[in-house]
Amino acid sequence: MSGVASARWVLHVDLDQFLAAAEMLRRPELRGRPVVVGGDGDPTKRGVVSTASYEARALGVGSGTPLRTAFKRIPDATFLPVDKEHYEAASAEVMAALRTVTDEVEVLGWDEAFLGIEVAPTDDPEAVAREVQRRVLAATHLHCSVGIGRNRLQAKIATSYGKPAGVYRITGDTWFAELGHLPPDAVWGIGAKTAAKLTELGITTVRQLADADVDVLATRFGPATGPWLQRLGAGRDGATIRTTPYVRRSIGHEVTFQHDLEDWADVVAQCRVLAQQVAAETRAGDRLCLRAVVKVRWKPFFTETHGRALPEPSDDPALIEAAALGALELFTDRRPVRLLGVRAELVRDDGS
DNA sequence: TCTGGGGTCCTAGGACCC
DNA sequence: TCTGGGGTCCTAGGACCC
Repeated sequence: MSGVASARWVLHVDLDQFLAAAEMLRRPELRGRPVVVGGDGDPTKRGVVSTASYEARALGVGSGTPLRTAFKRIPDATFLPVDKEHYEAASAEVMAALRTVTDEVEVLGWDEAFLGIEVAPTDDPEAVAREVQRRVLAATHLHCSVGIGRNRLQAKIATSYGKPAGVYRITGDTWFAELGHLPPDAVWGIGAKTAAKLTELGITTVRQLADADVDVLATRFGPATGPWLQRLGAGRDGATIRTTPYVRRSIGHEVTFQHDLEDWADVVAQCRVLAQQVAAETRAGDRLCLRAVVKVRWKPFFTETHGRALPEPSDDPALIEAAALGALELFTDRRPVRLLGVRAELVRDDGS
């Protein structure tokens, strides 16, 4: 507003060991102990770790570790079920605290958010970051780490350097010094599969990705994804912070059975249950379903999906269930079923 | 004793139309 | 008899993230 230009920064806020920390809030005796949150809390069942406390991570258990493996590694850890409502409530308090700093908040799940801030020339973004940490801690007794960047990508990656409870800054000036020598999957948005394909092209570092020929990338990865990968390598993320309220594109439920379903009649019955659940939430959310998509994971971990459009956009449970059962009929295999899922694709604002 | 559940976005290929 | 392109819509699935 004044004649002196302020600088624009992006902060990425990430709660430290969020699910475990949220459990410690109501069970202080767990502090300092290995705590593993995942599944229904029974580490002898199928499932994976959602969040492990730092003490558990030091013993070789992290997000995505099978619960049974975690139990083998740390038999005396405290295993807790995922308590969605509890974390949603804690998350809402965190996000409210962030909104006392700025209205420009983009929420990414329970425990992360981007903040867009303008910083006066006399101040620095680290001061704002520490103020964010102070307000979150005061409001919720939870610690967070804050990454600072000129865009979301830089800020997001900076956070990992600041953990736990720290502040770290990455800009275009330091991007290559920090990341240039690392493999491409060190960058947010690039996973193992893409990294393997990049290796086939002779690209094994972030620096090489930034220097890569965009046309070569477009040929290999597609007209949108190719150029996007190059921008990621260069630390440029054009996406601005999205402050518009989140609108779901789909509502789904899936279940991994403790014992694979051998009888197809059981699969049909489970499909009905999931479809009714999804339909109820579609109606409760005052949305209309366009298509029902059914996912089957067969015995040994091979996944297939089929979908069926509804005769017309609808929230009628009977129509949604019929579409799901119709989609289920498109599966011709009859192997044991490990997982079954039903997802409703919803009509968007623009009608598509 | 392998490998959850909730999502989003993009691409490829076939159908169909002009 | 042989043979176009371009555009759009729909579906399946890949890839990634929290």
